[in-house]
Amino acid sequence: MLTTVEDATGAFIRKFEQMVELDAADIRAIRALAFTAGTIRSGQHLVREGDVVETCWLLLGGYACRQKTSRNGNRQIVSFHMTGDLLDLQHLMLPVADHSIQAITDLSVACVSTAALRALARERPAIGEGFWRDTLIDASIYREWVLNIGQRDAKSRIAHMLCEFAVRREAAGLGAPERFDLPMTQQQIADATGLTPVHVNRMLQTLGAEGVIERDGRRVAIVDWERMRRVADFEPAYLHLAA
Amino acid sequence: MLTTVEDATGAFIRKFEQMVELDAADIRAIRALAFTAGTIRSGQHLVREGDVVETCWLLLGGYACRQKTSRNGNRQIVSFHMTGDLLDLQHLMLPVADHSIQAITDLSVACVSTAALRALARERPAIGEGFWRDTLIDASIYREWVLNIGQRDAKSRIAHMLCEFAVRREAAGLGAPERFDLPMTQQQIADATGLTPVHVNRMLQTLGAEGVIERDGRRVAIVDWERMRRVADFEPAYLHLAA
DNA sequence: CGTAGGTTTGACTGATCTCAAGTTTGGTGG
DNA sequence: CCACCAAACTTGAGATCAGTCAAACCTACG
Repeated sequence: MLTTVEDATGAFIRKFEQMVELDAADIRAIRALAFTAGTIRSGQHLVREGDVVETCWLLLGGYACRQKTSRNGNRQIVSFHMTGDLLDLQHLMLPVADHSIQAITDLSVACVSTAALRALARERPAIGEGFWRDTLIDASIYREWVLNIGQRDAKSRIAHMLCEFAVRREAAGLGAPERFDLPMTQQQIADATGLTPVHVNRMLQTLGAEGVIERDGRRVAIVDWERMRRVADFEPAYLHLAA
Repeated sequence: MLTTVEDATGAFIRKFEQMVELDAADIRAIRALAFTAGTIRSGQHLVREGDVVETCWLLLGGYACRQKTSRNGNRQIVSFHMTGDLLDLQHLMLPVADHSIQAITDLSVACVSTAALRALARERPAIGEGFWRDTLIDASIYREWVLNIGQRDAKSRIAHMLCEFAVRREAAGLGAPERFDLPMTQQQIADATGLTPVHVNRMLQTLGAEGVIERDGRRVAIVDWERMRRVADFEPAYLHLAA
């Protein structure tokens, strides 16, 4: 896993070069950022609902999720995050967190003050636009999740979540989408799809029995991508991956 | 209903003054925008999924919704919009629409090119930050909807939607939150909450029978706001209304 | 090995959906 | 002003997908 400040700077630059045109001055400004590298244990919270957030986490390795809790204690995971994701850009403009961020595996992270990023966004408009664009893609993904949870049945919902995970994983440079290790438990899949873990388990078995996926522990192989896409009703346009 | 370009400019300035500090130059730049005023009939689409969007709609009167459609034709409404809302800010950075926008009542609107707003955001950083902040609040609302649809039962879901509508309506200066006319049909409430219209109808009756709301046609009165808030599990922090 | 967390299974329950038939409402043209 | 029509709302009965509860089985790790 990456753990140094140089790694953080490099990851940051790579991410935003895919999204907007950076000139030499932009890159110099990013290199000047004061990152602090560190690690976080699985299960720990990076942000808690209600916190006033003054630092921004860059994920260098591992998986995290955003979640909200209803009064009666039910947890809803609203997104998963992976290597390269900037977790707190919205807190540059909305300092009070309306959700928590939790590590679902051990994490390698870098940390930088929101004030520094806010200043960077003002001074280097290309970077500011990159930040905005990044949060707009998050919003597009939330819209798709609303559709997924609101309209699709349990099997499609889970299949859709797996497709999204596979495609984003690939886009983040973490390997081919046909075969991968799931970092999340079935309980977490349930919390992300609005189902119970028992039902997630049964639906995963169904997807296996139908020959769409193969499973071995947490390892998942999408055997028939075209059929998987149909079962999931998955159209990746909402991820806005093509710049 | 407001219908002139001056109205549009005024509405725009009022909205962003609540959100960020605008100086005289900012306000001059907004006044220089080339708005076109117009009206839209209920049911018409302002944007369709897949469109390349080059104009931005400002809602001066009436109600609209954002929606996405699953392969089998099910519609999910992902947000409602009302007077003062800027409907297409995300298209400044993501030109291809990943969702549709439809009028749910007759609308009075103003229209301005996304290129002009993009230039404005670059030249006047305070306005750019206002745009960003606005879209971040949208994203926060989507997160709450994911929680609402994923974790709450039918009665709470509908109650939550009504609370949000009431509070946003008040914040938009459209009147007190205790009594209002719903612009949407029960079918549209169903599409927004991931329920069937039949079940929405029954739950509205239940809320009425329990004495939490009173209904007369589309007119709704929240009789007991405290109890309503509890039933809905409604915590307005996610609306980020306090600047 | 022992233990805790994660996964799997079975039997039963229930919230929400489906289908189908009224009933009411609001707008329109005569 | 009334009659008509379409859309919206309401009601009932029966079906089903997903939830609940409880137990057993893995498996990774100390």
